[in-house]
Amino acid sequence: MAKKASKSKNSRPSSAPSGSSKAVSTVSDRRMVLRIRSSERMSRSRRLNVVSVDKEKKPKAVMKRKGRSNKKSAKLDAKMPKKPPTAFFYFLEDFRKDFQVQNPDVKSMRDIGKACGEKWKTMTYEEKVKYYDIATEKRADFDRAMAEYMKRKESGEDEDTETDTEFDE
DNA sequence: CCCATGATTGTTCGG
DNA sequence: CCGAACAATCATGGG
Repeated sequence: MAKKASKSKNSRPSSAPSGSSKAVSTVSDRRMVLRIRSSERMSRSRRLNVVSVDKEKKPKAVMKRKGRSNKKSAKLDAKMPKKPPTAFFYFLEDFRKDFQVQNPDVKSMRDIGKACGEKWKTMTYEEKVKYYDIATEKRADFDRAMAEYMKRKESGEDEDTETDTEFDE
């Protein structure tokens, strides 16, 4: 007992590589704290659902995410790094394997997701931290990739000019 | 045959 | 501060 409470100090899987006392970025630092905090509130708010709209006004059944097949911007941002998976998704990867082994009858991910979510809640912070850490690193990489992408875009981005090269492949 | 949807939580940015 | 939206995955269904 009495372990998670004091763990607060440790709660920084995502940031602070250790050392580096220099101020990297005031903005980033601020976001970092907010980041973790927001997650807590998020879970609460999401579950509570909005107070308004008691009637059936569910914004579902309408092209929810458009990212997948929306080529409109997809092509232009084809190289644009997408959002890196969250810690939960990484956990899913591991969990999926185990889940499929134990439940080979399961077919869809929907079932896994539910099982995963349930287990995820039962997991302790320390265990989750491991995934948080991964996700965080990915985000760092994502951030870097994004910067590069921007640079590349500014640099060249002239694909339509050339044509014979990418023709046959 | 192909596209969209469904479910899970986390992260992220904008107003 | 709150909210809305998007991240992977894959089976299944609708047109």
